[in-house]
Amino acid sequence: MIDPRLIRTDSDMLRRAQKARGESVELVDELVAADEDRRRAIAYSETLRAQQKELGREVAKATAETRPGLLAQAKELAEKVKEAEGGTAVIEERFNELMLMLPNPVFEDVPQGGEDDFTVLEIIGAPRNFEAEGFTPRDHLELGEMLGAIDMERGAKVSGSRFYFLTGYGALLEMALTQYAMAQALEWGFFPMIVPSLVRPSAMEGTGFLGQAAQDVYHLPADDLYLVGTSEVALAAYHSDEILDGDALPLKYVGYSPCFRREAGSYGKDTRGIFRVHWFDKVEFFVYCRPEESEAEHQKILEFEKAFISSLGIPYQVLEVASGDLGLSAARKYDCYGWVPSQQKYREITSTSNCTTFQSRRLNTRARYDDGVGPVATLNGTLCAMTRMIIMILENHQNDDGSVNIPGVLRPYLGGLEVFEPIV
RNA sequence: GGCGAGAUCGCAUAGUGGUCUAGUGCAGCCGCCUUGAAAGCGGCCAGGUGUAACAGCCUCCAGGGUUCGAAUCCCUGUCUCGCCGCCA
Repeated sequence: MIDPRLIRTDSDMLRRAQKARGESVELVDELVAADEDRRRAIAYSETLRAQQKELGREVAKATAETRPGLLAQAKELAEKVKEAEGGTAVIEERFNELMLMLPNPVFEDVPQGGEDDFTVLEIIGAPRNFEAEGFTPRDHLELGEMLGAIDMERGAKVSGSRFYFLTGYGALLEMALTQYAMAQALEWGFFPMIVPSLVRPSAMEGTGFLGQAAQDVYHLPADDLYLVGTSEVALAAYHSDEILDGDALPLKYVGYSPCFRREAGSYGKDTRGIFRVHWFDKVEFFVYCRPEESEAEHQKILEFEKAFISSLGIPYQVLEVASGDLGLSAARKYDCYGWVPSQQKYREITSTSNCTTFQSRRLNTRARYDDGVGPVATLNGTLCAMTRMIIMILENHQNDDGSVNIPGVLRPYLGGLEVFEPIV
């Protein structure tokens, strides 16, 4: 949710932001009208309520003679109050519904356009020239099968399409990545958390995942719980309904959890291997900070992501995502796309969003500053999405015989092992 | 899963239909006093909405209900605690 005051004070900015996303401008017009209705209704209800309170005091003090008359009056007024408040409730609900639909206004300097209109900010590392090395690179699934690291067939047998088992080296690699990622984050000053992956509707709503992304979310109707698609949900809701200490900001968390995605509407897309799956594990950054510091914090998260990817020897690009491709909650988003030799393409491995005060308003998280209680900004960013990183490592560090060299930084977490050797 | 008890402005508590505009203690903040500190004394000390600033209004876990009027009575939900059952 954005600051409701903006509806009155800066509706033009909101209209521009809606246009930038390619979303309806009418929503803003509706909101402006709904806000006026709401304010009028509230003022009327308040007046009546004040009258009722006053009359109540008189009833309490009344004598036996004056009491019946006052009671009759009070009864009549109570009717009116009830009616007015009923009306106000309906109007307010309408306003809130509209507010929840309104996305976070995009920063004005975000590149305009849709999915393909991103800006490439940087290209880091160079893809290997396999041709010069004299062999055609295998894709991650073929390598994974040779190494006995990935078992898709049994994943499908047990859980269905887009499920997998990580076996042997695969399981070890994920655990090594997890430990390495956590160790790095700790060194960078983040506070480690293992978070629930089942959450209440309010957590899902507050982080903005029940809007346009709702069809991608698993829901357990018997318990009215949602399976999170990212630990961001739990980390954002962690401080819901709290007033944080402004001096303690920024709060920097790194969370670990499984992530679940229905991937509805992506049938036939990335069906091979573990690139797009219904479940994976992820280490995620989450930062609470002062709104005016959010842009600087966003840059820091991006730098940490880059350092992590670089340390694993993956060639990659840094993109700024265009306005039309931002999620409901993001005002700006940077993605890192790693090189996939078998596809001869860069594919997404990390993503970091500045949600400014969008999530914190919905989740009622604020901070106490020197000049009073005020809003906080939230930011999130991928440190290591396991399946994606496993793909990057297998494909980029493969050898002609199907073996895979283990990046130096991971070796301490694999008992010093330097190469995964094929088992078949 | 069963039974019972509870949820009040940082913490601890009072409050069982109108005087609650929610009291008190502790902690915290400001001032006086003091060489300094403690003690003592005086003041401040929840959030929201709203306003130029006041005022007003809302919030006693949440949502409904009863009533002219609810922190207080009733219903539902959530969470916490205790006991029993089950369990990694």
